[in-house]
Amino acid sequence: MEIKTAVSALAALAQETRLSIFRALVQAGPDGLAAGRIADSLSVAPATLSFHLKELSHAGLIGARQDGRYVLYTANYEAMNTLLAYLTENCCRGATADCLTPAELTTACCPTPP
Amino acid sequence: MEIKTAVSALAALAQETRLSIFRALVQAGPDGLAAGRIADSLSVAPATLSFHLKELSHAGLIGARQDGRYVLYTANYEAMNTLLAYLTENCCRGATADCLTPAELTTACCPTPP
DNA sequence: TTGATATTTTGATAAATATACAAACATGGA
DNA sequence: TCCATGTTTGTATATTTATCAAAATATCAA
Repeated sequence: MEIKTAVSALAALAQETRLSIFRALVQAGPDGLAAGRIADSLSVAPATLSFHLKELSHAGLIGARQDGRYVLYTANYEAMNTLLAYLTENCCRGATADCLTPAELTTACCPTPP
Repeated sequence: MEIKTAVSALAALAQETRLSIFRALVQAGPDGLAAGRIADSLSVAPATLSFHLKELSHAGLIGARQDGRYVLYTANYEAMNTLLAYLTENCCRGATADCLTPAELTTACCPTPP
C-alpha cells in the first residue's frame, strides 16, 4: 500500500460524521445502506451527506451502486483491511509471537474470497 | 472508545511524516526509538520532528521516556489495537463467520498481558 | 564549570482547507 | 407528469496546518 493512499483514507476517516457513516456501513455488511437511511440515522442534511460520501468514496473506502431510485453504499472491506495491515505492518519485527500476521489482518473483516 | 478519541487518532495519522514516524515505532517494538534516530531515518528537521511527535503523543498514539540524554519514543500498541477494533466493530453484524472478533483485534499487535 | 550532544519550545510565516447550507439539477418510478 | 431520492454548485465562514530559525532546556563528560 502506498503511503499517500493510507493518508487519504485516514484523513477521510478523521471526521466525526464520516467516521460514523463508515462504521455504519461496516456494520451494515455487503448489502450496504441507502443514502437516505444513513441520513436519517445520523441526522445529516442530504447535501452534507453527499459531500461526505464523496470524500469517503474518493478515498476508496466505500463503494456505491444504484438500486432503483436508491443509491446503496457499501464499505470497501478490502480497503479497510489493507489499511489495518499497513498500520501494523512488520509489528515489533516479529519479536512478539502473539502479533497477528499481515495475512490475518487482510482478512480481518468480510474477506473477499480469492 | 469515544468517537472523538478515534477522530484525533486518525487525524494524527493522516499526515505522511507522522504516519511514517508511527509505523517506524510500531516496527521498532516496545524498546522504542530515540528521537534523533527517527529524525535521521526520515530526514526531518529536529524542530519539525518534535512538533509531529507531540501531535502523536497528544492523540495518545505514542509514549516517551527519558533515557540518559536521549528521549525514547514508543508506539502505544494498546491505543492502536483499540482503534483497529473500533473501526471494525460489529462488522457485518456477524453475518460473515470469518471476521475477527473485537477481542482478537484488541490483541492484534504486541498485546499487553492483563 | 565549560563544552558538546540531544531535544523541545517559541514565534513567525505562509498556504491551504474544511464544513455546512440553500437552491438548482438529475434520475427513476408510479 | 409528478413525487421521491440524491447529487451538484455556489457561497460563506471559520479554522488549521506544516515548516523554519533561533533561543531555551537537559543530560553527560572532560
